[in-house]
Amino acid sequence: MAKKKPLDQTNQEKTGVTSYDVARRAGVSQSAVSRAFRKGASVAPATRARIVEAAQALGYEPNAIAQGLITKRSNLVAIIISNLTNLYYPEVLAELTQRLSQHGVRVLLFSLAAESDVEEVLGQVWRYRVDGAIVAARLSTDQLVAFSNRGVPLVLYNRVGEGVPVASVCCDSDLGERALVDGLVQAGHTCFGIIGGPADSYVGEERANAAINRLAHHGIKAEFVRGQFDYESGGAGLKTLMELTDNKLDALICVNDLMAIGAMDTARNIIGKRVPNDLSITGFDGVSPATWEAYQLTTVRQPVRRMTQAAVAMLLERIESPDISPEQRLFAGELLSGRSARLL
Amino acid sequence: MAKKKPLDQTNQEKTGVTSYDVARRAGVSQSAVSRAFRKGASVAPATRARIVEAAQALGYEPNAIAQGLITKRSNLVAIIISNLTNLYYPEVLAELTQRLSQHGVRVLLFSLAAESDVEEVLGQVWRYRVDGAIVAARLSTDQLVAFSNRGVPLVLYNRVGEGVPVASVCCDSDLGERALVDGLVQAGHTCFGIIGGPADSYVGEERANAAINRLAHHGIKAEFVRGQFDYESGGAGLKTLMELTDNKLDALICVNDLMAIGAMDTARNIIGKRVPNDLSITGFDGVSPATWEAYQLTTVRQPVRRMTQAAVAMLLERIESPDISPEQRLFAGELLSGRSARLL
DNA sequence: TTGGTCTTTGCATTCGCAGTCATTTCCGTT
DNA sequence: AACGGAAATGACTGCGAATGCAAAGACCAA
Repeated sequence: MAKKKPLDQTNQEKTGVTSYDVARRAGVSQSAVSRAFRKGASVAPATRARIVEAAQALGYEPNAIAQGLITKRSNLVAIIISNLTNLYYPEVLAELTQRLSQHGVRVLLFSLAAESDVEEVLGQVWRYRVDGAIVAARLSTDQLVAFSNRGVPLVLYNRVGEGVPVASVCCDSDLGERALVDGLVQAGHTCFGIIGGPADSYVGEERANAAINRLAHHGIKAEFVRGQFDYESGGAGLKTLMELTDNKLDALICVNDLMAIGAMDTARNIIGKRVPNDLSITGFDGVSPATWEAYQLTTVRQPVRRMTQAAVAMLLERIESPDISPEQRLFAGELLSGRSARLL
Repeated sequence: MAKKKPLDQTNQEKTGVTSYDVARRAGVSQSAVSRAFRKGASVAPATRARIVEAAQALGYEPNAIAQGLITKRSNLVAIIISNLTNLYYPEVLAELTQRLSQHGVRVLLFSLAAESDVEEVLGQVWRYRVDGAIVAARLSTDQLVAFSNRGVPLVLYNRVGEGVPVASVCCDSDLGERALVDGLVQAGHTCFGIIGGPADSYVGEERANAAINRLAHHGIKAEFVRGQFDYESGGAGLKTLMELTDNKLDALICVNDLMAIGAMDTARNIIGKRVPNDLSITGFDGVSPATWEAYQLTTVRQPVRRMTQAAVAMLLERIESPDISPEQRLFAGELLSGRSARLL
């Protein structure tokens, strides 16, 4: 086992410095090196110092791959996000990544082109033996079950397990849409339109349904069209709704901010409606452009910091103790009363 | 070596199905299983079929960690990005991630709070024995050298190696700013202001210098203030510049779109200037809000798809053949003539 | 049937480190 | 000086898959 490195030339400057190299240089055994790098291990201070010095000189960093193999802890967490270009997720991703880093956990990122590409990605997730996963994409029941079978802790972000109990962190759609709808209704709006998301989007459906239900509670039926969550969909949706309502639309509920912004621009610059005088528009998410002077969108802001914080905490808990039972944490969003809608 | 799994209960449904388990079920050796999963390996078709079937039944996925240990290829690439909230990077990140996925490479994401947190992150990069890295953050010469010493292929995104030759992909700042400056000058603007980035930002400095130099070429000296690349900095910068120029400023060059947008909003809604009649404003990047109706920003759009494509290609090349010499690829941006500036 | 070539297959070893166990060292006590 | 217990250290094994090598089959020609 000592003749494995016949040619120990300038090994220090190249890749592949192992604990054996450090051990030899420090005049100790490989075990000692290993211990020197583990927190509460039994090493004499002097020895540790010698080892650390040797390690530094050689540029040694413990091989996380090998560590992972033996300890069965990769310190990797998979983050699966459907559309990163969504303007809302980058913030979430950055928060999650930084929080996880603080706990010594690295992020393996999977970005899906379509929310339905999950399956192929999962194979990779299993292969890398991640310690856990945070998912903001739609998972089928089978996929959910797969996580549990493989013993990979999972936290869903802004969606709940459909048919299976799973740990999740969400912003309350019902509460949010209720606040918006109630405000709009009380302010006297009568002709409502809703721009939803694509049919395969979880949040899209949930928010749209929340709005529809709350309107029904007031005895109001709204026109409904679907968008793709993007800027263009907002304008297009608005135009369609205007036709459907004989131009009478006076309250537009968009299930995300981006579409609301698109609708505002179209209303003002293309259709020639005044916002909010002729038409009230609301969004959902609270992305940064919503607060820009030009928009001042009335929307529901998701408490991103608290949500990511909760997601990370829940995940880490479950990595430590895999048997913690599922829990849903539902956060109320904050109503941002901007100038895009007349609310009461 | 066979008695290592004394209790083989419902092993199929739990984590930790190994190639030995599959081998036993398929009645072959572990080597055979290994080969069945490698592309051009020597296995009889019938054998492979049996193995694949067994693997499927057990839910076996090769352990990428173990593979990485022995093959010395983790199939991991580190992506280091300074501020993900920058509105421009999410698009880049999504593109990079998806392109890399297509090549069977996984992304280890490192998101920096400040561009100076690189050092701690690098330790982790070394530990995970990534096959390569794409970096959009400022690296010191020592850090650059560290990559090369450790034999980790590196591609810089929108910055070049300072003092050391490194592979990089950039959008040409000189060309871009030149187009903007020339257009503004020829349209008769006389009083110029520039809002740059934080002093520790590479692109910020580069674009600002490009603009300053080009203006100097026309014999014009501009006022200069720094911003933080965010929306607020745009408005604040504009106000400062207005004071500095006795309210005479008629051309504002922002080194990114977000600040330009902030400046536009402030100009119109706070200061009461008409854009572009009283004041021309330009940005840089070509983020999506720049094209929104409300802004129609005059800016330089980075060819993100081509740039990410190039970055990935260069990195993969260097992973295959580590000795390829450094190359800089400089892409010209596309001038978007919006309605935020009078150009000629 | 025999020999030769090519393809399949299994054995044994290895990657780098963690952790178990046995051994040694070091101290404080009596 | 001798002993007991704690602390420090080293030898060794195994995590799960890849691979060189040799053995075994398969197949064809003579």
